[in-house]
Amino acid sequence: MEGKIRVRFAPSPTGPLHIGGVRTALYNYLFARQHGGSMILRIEDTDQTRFVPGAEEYIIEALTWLGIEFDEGVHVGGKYAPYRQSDRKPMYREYAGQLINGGWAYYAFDTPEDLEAKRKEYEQEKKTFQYDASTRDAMCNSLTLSVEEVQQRLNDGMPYVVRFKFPADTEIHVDDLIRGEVVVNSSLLDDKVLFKSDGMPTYHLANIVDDHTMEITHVIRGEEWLPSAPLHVLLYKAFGWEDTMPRFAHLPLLLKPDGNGKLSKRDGDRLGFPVFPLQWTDPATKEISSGYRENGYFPEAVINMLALLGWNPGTEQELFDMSQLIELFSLDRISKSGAKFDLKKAHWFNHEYLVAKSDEELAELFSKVLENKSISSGFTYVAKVCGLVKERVNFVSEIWDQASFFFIAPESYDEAVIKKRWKENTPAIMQDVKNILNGLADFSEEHIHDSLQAYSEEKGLGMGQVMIPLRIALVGGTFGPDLQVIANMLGKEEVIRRIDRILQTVK
RNA sequence: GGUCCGUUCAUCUAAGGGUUAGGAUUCAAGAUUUUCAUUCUUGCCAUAGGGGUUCGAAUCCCCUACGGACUACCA
Repeated sequence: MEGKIRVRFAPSPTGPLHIGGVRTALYNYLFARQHGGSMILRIEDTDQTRFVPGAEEYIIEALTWLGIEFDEGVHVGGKYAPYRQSDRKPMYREYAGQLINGGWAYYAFDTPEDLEAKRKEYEQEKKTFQYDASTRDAMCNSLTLSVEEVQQRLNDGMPYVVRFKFPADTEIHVDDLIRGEVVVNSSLLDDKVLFKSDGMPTYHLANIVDDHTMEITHVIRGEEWLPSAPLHVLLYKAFGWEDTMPRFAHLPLLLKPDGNGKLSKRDGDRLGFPVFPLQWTDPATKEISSGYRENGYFPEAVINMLALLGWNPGTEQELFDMSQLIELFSLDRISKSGAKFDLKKAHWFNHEYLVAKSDEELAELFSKVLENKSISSGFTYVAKVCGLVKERVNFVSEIWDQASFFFIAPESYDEAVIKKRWKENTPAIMQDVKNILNGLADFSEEHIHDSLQAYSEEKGLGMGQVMIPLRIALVGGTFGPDLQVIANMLGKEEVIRRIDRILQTVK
């Protein structure tokens, strides 16, 4: 590929970064890294009314957590600074003027009320009003007003916007790396506002100007931008920047798991999975939205899952770390259709990453769970417990559900199991078991097993009649790892205590 | 309503004219586990519909249906 690849991730700080946005960032990152290019974070905050405090910090923190790094951006600087559009404000007016001078744009003085009235008027006739070549002559703008009138209004400081003057009836070709060539007729497009009356550019102007001045080579963004891509292409032409126009790649959308439609903020907590990387508290309403991180997902699992939602390497491999993704990623293997989020598969991914961690790593994480429960235990012991139960959980927090009996005696016994397994002769058997275990000098797994086996053979009992009640006594139910291992780890004293307890509790 | 994009198992997807349409997740069954889980094996399940083109179509073309995005002085 010619020249150095430069891509950007350009979110708006209007709230927490949505998981679809994270995927867009990831694909940009993978593409940049693979080509030895640069990854840029640009903040598109041209809409002052939608600015949400903390959103920018949130975006940075979330991407950092996931291991998506930037070479340039608001938080790391760079030679194309500033990277926040509000900080670039002065330059846009000049570019808008350039378009007006070139006959590609014009001043429009219509007030929001004027436009609203126009829309209503059209609606009554079952038509849709569109500010374009067919209607602009009937509106209040620098194409209908005399040069003097326009100058007068500008001198008087009357509010105005700058609109793009879409040429009538020409075909605009957008060459998309994922979708191929998309052709749209210009008469279908409206004269988009490029520069707002508050002195700020709209997305369209700022985006093109910034991508050009920052020498962006590839624009990888969501499919929701496809309809406005023709405008962007024409804007490059209007500025005379066709030669350096970036290549476009419009990503398929992430859909709701149930029904249809774009994944939205509300879906997450409704369906029991996060739509945000990190937990977010809305500064205005104090409403809390859950995040992957807080829900116990590993960042590498989230990355892996997201990478495969809309892309695959064409092989049957499904587990990838970031460096493998960088190596294998390619835009032409991105699918065209939207992907639904699959909660079960997300769990599976996390499970795979959890199992792959060492017992010590898990112990490190699980220790925090224990701390919250005010339980202290030796690190080696905790690590051993983690190793024993990790195959059966998806999240670190679930280790507790599977292993609490390693730390505290069962507070109650599974009623259904008791009913089914606690027979009339069980108390007598348990009494014997207690005596046998109590008499063991060597409380190793082998000795525990051998002595109990010898006992059951001598009494002509099935092992189940001995082991299951013992398990209930130690664990509280019929689940958990190998019983000899549990008994050995608990130690003789604790085992005896738990047998006594169940003998007293269950009759 | 209009424009654009899309459509392979329930879900993520593979198969770039020739395969019994493959894998993964889920679900189900069996084996193993004296418990539960794991693990292993097996099974269920798909080319939206209709027309073409072709010896041959999931793949190319057209129509229909369905879904989505966009249609703001929001991004």
